[in-house]
Amino acid sequence: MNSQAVEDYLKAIYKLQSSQPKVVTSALAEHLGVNPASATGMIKKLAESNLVSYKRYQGVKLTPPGEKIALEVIRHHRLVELYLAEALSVPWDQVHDEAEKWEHVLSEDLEDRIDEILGYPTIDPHGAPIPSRDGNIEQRDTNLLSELTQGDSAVIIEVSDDDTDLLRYLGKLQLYPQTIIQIISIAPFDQLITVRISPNEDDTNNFVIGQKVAGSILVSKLEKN
Amino acid sequence: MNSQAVEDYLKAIYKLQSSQPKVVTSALAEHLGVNPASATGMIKKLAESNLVSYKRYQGVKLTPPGEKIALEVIRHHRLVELYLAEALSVPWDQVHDEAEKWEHVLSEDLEDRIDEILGYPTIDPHGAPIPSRDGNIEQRDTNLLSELTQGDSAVIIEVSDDDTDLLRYLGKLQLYPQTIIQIISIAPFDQLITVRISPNEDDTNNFVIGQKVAGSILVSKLEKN
DNA sequence: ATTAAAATTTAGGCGTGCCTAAATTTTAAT
DNA sequence: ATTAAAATTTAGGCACGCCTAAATTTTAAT
Repeated sequence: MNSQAVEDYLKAIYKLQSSQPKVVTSALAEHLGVNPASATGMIKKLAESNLVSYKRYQGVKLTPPGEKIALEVIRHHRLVELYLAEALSVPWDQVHDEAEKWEHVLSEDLEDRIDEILGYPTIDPHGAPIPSRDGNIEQRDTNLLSELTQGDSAVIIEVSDDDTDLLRYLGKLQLYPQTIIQIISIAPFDQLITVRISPNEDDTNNFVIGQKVAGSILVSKLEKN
Repeated sequence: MNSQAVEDYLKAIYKLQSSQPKVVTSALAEHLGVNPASATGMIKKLAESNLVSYKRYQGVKLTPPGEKIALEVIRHHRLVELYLAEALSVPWDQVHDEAEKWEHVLSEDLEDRIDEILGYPTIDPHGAPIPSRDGNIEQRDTNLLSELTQGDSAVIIEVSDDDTDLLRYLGKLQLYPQTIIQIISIAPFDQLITVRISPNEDDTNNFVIGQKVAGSILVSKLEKN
């Protein structure tokens, strides 16, 4: 059976794969908060079960069955996140940590029930797409907010979900998914980005964010007009 | 930290204590579906942590700290059962098994939230009392339905929650908590009990239950009038 | 009181998933 | 091409919670 550890590893590999070409042991270990040697051990086990392909020293990659399980876990996680936020009013900076525990105990029956109650949602509270039951996940054309240039307008698509402090900060700035922003200016050297939430003509509501924050926000550029 | 196994053992000991003076190893092992030798091992561990008192070959008893944890787990379990039934429409014969998993991942915050949403309930879907947050549990004066005699009227207080088939059967017979019943007759030898749901004058709706079923139903006798 | 049966505990082992320390392989700098 | 540093794997161990088989203690029957 898929233990919680196996599910956590597969989910982590999936996430790392989507932002890096190669998933190396150390990155995986760091993401999971375990020792690299422990990750090696689990990787071998996953490879034996044919959930990942693996060559010593060469990093790891999900096989189709491994990816299927990863997507199921991610579906559970994101549905639970949304349910916690909507039905139980859990603040958006806390849903991730709660969901991390609940995702492993959600039966298929209950998943269906929650899916139905939520009206078959497609994105979670942080804007991340919820995989369908058969393992499809929407691919989107996005940029990091940090990649935009002066004058660009964009809509926020997704913010990273696993840093409570960051999420509280974004909440204070009103930087939620679907929010439309405009890049007023980018300062040299430190690349500090002055942002305005649109529609808004008022200079006094501009604010400045750094590269750390801007790099945690996925946006979709809007045509200039 | 309290592992899931520790919580399950404490809960089981609590339940067995409430119906038996002494909790012996074999009963505990059977209740948990583990080998008696495994139970002995865990009992020793619990005794070391001062959660149970224990003398070799003499059975086990919860200490006050052990009972406190047991009641917390039971509170989680019963709140989750009720939440699943009310908010997610899980059939009453299935809530127990689901709650068995969820009870171990419920944070205090979420527990409070659920408690509030449910309106600070005091009984779960099977009629079992929900312990208060500080560990108080209502004591009630009940009999087994199997202890009643011909002509008695009684209200159903609680039914056992862990047998899916039994619960489905009780549901079909409409034998829910709060239901008022009357003992029409008790047949000799097999002690088959003919029951009528009150108020009801119609003989054709009487039905017969056996000792197994009658012994799984707690009732409170009503004054004759 | 003896003794056979039943209950319980001890002894030894297994799988999971983590750790540290040491060995190996890859990498990147010169 | 050599070599030092970094990444990775191997080796050995630990805690948890389960198991079976054997030994011990309690029980209940005679």
